[in-house]
Amino acid sequence: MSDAYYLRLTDHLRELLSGPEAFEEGRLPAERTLAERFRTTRVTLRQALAQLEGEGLIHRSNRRGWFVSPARLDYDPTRDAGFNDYVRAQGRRPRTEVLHTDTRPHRPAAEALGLPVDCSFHHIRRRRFVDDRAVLAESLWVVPARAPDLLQGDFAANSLWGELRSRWGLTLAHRSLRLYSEALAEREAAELGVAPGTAGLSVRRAIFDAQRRPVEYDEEHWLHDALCITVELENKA
Amino acid sequence: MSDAYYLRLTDHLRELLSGPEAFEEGRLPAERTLAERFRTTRVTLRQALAQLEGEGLIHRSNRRGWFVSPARLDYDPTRDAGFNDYVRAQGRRPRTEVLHTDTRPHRPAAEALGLPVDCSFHHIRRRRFVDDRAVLAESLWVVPARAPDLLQGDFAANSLWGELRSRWGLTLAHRSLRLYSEALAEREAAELGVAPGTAGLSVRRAIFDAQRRPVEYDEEHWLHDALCITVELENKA
DNA sequence: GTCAAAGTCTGGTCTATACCAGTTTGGCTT
DNA sequence: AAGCCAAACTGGTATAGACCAGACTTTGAC
Repeated sequence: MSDAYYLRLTDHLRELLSGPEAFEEGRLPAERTLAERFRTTRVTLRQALAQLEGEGLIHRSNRRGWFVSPARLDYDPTRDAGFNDYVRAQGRRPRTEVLHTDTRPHRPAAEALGLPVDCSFHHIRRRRFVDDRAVLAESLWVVPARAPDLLQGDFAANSLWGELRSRWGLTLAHRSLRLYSEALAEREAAELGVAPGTAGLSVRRAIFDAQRRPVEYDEEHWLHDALCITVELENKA
Repeated sequence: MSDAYYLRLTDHLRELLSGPEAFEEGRLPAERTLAERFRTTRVTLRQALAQLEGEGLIHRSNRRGWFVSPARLDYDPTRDAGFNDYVRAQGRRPRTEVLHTDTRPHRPAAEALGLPVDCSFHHIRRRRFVDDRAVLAESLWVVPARAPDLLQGDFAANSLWGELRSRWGLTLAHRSLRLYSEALAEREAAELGVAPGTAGLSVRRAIFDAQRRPVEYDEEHWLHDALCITVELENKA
């Protein structure tokens, strides 16, 4: 326990959250109610809430309220398991919405895959849910030569990587990952129903096949408290 | 550009930061000065600063001021390269301080390595700097049977993994990583000279040798804006 | 019964001000 | 010249209040 009032408030709320009752329905009372109950101002109370948000214990839905965060999803970005599979494997309910598809050049994808900046990609933009909470906004750019009529498929139900393997016989051999914390931009924030600037985690992947030909580039934007990256490795130098 | 004033302020400051002049010496003017210059209050100004902090563009040193953040350090936690090596390879200046060593049981280490909870480890606590900014607080727990007189070495200058290999002939074969965003606890915050609750990234590693015997468990706490995780992978299922 | 409008709830943004607590500085003492 | 101490400076915490904007609920007209 610390000296600053908002830190003691944070500790207090943390206890309530971990207690048996927690808050009904996983929803916290309104800020004004909590501020009054703890005899402080909304400003100070919000400092405590922001603290807990940073710890990943609670989150907010834009102008709707504060909610208790569920356990983080374990996610291994080095594996090809489909989102639906590993979410279900953890006893959670996955859902995917395709927001947009087109075929256009995209500079970051081209650069990451070592292609000329003006070459086109099949682009899929989608939003993914765990237990009805939107936790991930992502874009995929696939090299058309590798998967010509990709955009006719059903990207929501099927694993994209499963499709690439079964329909075009692609083996995903080499991949390059970049991963860092970010503040969600307006677009991603809107898609995930959170305030712009909310803390997020960005995962970018460039994938090549067994002949080292570029296959795909993708960019994921996760809510920071929604996941725990796990990786299992054998025998690497 | 957005509607809220603090967001326009954020955009404005972001431009200044990316501009040719930036701020002299990488230090921002005092909050009171900036608030006056932009004709607003410290509260609103701090909202804008917090936004930029979340983006990793600026950071603060506890009660000293705001500073322009340097480029993120590329870091591959799946490789055994020593901190000193890869920091220097990126043209930066590494430094390490050993804060504490002892030999004690540690439950999380025992659990991660699959050992009885009461078994002891050689424990090293240290703090690491990039260009004189403390960016990482870490603890290592090494199984004594693997490296009996470990604590006599010089952990600051040498790579721990190099030591394990050269002095005890260990091959680090299997490793298990967990990685997630966190709010820095009081201890880590104090060691890194930031306010408690500052956004961080936690990396935990359990490492086993070729015979699958447990070797080491470690826990790293990074400032969130100090690093970019990069991983290169070949041929994984 | 449907649906749209009005009202009420929520968090989001903002002003103005005050005092606290470490850090740094600079001048004074020795 | 070295060391110490006080003042000045920094961000950190807190109060009290106001209004805005989107989400939700209720009501009432059709």
